Amino acid sequence: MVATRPYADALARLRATKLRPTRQRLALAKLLFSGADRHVTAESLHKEARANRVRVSLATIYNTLHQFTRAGMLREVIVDSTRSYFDTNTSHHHHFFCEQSQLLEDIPSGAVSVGTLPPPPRGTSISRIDVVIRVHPR
Amino acid sequence: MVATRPYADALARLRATKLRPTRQRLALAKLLFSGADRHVTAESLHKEARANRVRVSLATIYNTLHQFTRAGMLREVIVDSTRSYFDTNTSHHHHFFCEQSQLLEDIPSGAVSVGTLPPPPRGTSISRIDVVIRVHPR
DNA sequence: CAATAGTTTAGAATCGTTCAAGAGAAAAAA
DNA sequence: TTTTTTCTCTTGAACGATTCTAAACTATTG
Ligand SMILES: [Mn+2]
Ligand SMILES: [Mn+2]
Ligand SMILES: [Zn+2]
Ligand SMILES: [Zn+2]
Repeated sequence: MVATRPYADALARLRATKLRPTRQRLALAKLLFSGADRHVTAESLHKEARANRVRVSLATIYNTLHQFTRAGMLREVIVDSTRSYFDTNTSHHHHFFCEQSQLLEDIPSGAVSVGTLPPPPRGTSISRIDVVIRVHPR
Repeated sequence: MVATRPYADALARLRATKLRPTRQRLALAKLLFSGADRHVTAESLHKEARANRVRVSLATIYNTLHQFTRAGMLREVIVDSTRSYFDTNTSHHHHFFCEQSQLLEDIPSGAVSVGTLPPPPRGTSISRIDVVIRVHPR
């Protein structure tokens, strides 16, 4: 049985922000948060919306992805210098990234331990540590 | 005293590849490898070339960065989903990346230890592990 | 309901990067 | 050296992902 809770949570958070629960946002939230955690690009989500007869412009897809990210419902993952990926799993974790399939796979935070860190550059503090393990078909 | 060896090494490697030592490639190699290790973007290198009265088209900058990368003289660093960075330090190491200044800073490989790794996705093997520590001005 | 503020949309614009084709330069052959 | 071949460089167009614009639309408020 697939989690339906995350979607309810997402709706609650939608309400908690100043974002109006519009037809488009609700439909996209449903697609994004009704099942297991996932990684999407603007284009992949747009395709999926169309496949589910949800009519949304690409501009709205971008707007929504950024708004959900600001609201803490999504997190951006940087693994490709030409495309942005968004992750429904906002907890601290890392990724496998297959350069060939362009697919991301989660690595639970506990499965990677980053040891002794050098101090960050003068005047800065750490906002986040990303570990990306690039893989290729054997 | 700034290292002049890396430049000589780069020239040697240029020769070792099938890349002809053209005026443009020599000039760019000199800019890239005459001093300490550094991180450049196509645009930043283009600006630097112009500032040094090296006339090179942007297309050649891109071609050269990719050719040097294929030749193992540079390595691409992925920290930004809109721009490509190239690193003259091709040894295994990690990075601090300041989202504000868009500047990279090296972290010696030894300064970070990545612990227990989960097995890569079925049918794939690890090609590289990247640790990016994002920082922001305090 | 009317007024207001926020949202969506199509299409144009932008930006980094790549492509295409012809002119130019280096290497190999003669 | 000259000729021929191969590779390289350049300009400008093309591209793909993303953002912007301004007008139409919708949710919220009073
Ligand atoms: Mn973005
Ligand atoms: Mn590239
Ligand atoms: Zn993830
Ligand atoms: Zn580096």
